[in-house]
Amino acid sequence: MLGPAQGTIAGVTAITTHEPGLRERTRRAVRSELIEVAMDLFGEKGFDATTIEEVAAAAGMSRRSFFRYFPSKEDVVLGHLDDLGEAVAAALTARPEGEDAWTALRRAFDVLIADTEADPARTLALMRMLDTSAVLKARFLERQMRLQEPLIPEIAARLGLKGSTGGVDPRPRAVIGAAQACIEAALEAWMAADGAPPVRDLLDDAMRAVRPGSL
Amino acid sequence: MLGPAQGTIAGVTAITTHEPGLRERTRRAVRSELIEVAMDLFGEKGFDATTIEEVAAAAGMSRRSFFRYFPSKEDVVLGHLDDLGEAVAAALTARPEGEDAWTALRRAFDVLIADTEADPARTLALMRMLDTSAVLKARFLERQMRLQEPLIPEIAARLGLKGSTGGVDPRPRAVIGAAQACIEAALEAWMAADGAPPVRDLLDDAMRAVRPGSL
DNA sequence: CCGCTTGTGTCACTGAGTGTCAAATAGATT
DNA sequence: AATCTATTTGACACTCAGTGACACAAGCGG
Repeated sequence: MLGPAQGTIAGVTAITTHEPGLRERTRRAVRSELIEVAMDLFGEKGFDATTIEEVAAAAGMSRRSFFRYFPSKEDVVLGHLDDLGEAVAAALTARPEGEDAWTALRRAFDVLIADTEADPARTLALMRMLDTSAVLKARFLERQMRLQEPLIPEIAARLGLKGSTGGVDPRPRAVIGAAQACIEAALEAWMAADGAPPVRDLLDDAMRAVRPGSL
Repeated sequence: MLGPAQGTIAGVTAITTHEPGLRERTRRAVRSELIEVAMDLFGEKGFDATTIEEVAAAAGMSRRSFFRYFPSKEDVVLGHLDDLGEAVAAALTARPEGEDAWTALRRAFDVLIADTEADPARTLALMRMLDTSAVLKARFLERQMRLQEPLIPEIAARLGLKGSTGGVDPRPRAVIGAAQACIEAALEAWMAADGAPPVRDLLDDAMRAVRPGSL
């Protein structure tokens, strides 16, 4: 695992760059395949009613192997969230220095909107799926919650709070959570309207409602 | 079950009033006992590491009977939330007509603060427990989310939105979710400070940070 | 061709949650 | 007090998620 390299050339690139390497590439391919197959089944039978056994079989592998690619059933659906979270965090730090927290968050969320608009059907399917399974929704919310943590220092700075106020200042988390609630509300409304109105507008409405006079 | 009555006098009162009735009272007693025993064990061994078998045994009943009192392990810990949710909803509707949504929510949350202050140790224990178990936290968040729904019409009215805008208007949900994020942030900070500062102040800080100039 | 790393299937196990059924039990009736 | 009846309970069996162990097959470097 931590040996100098696993292949003469591939090994070097794997260490020095972000080049996936063959190993990682096949792994990703299997994961994608698994996600595709699983989402189809979940759509047909419902998330709760579909067993991992069925998903694995449909993907041509054993139940045990499924768990070598995903730690849980929920992760097949929610795996995407972590990437999105990182993207938002990156977008946030990339915002101009003096911009206020609320505006910066709104702009950072543009990457979420872009992701949604890149494949509206997929996001719509995911949202609807969340409404059919309480456990799935629960894990979804918990994951979203965890994504708040890394944003705290950035937001604390934009709120004008000096140094590390640690976890004892509720304000950064409150602001981030509030913004996240706006996303959630916007997507919920978007889903209720079958994806008709632009998410962008719904999010603007939501964030302006929470903080009148902003944006 | 739906027969005219189960006791001459008790039956009448059971139908006409909210009097618990003996049956319901013993049921509640067993539930309380179960909660107490379970919380102790969860505190000692951790939520995830404690099996229902152990909880049931400690309460002197079979595993199967446990599930006749609680639908899941998480419900032992989170059952309290539904009552709290109803109390908040009631407090919200009891607020004066013209009061704006944000202020009304803040005031409605006073019942949560009262509940916390009634037994700080219990709330503190619960909060810490949430941080030790991802599944528990997940279910906690999901339940909290569900409590938003009944508040929507009330908040929609206070936002000055006409009639039933159905689920297509993100604003009521956004405002409620934002307020809830403030509660969450306040409690998190309160826990981080070992329950030292008054929750009331932390919540005020949080809600003012989200909506400057309010309250 | 050999050896090593890695991926896979099989088996076995724990633990949550559910259905079924027979025994116990508590309450009401006579 | 004896009995009838609705409810509660324990016991058993089952499904499904998730994990550990192990033997086997495959890919790749030497």
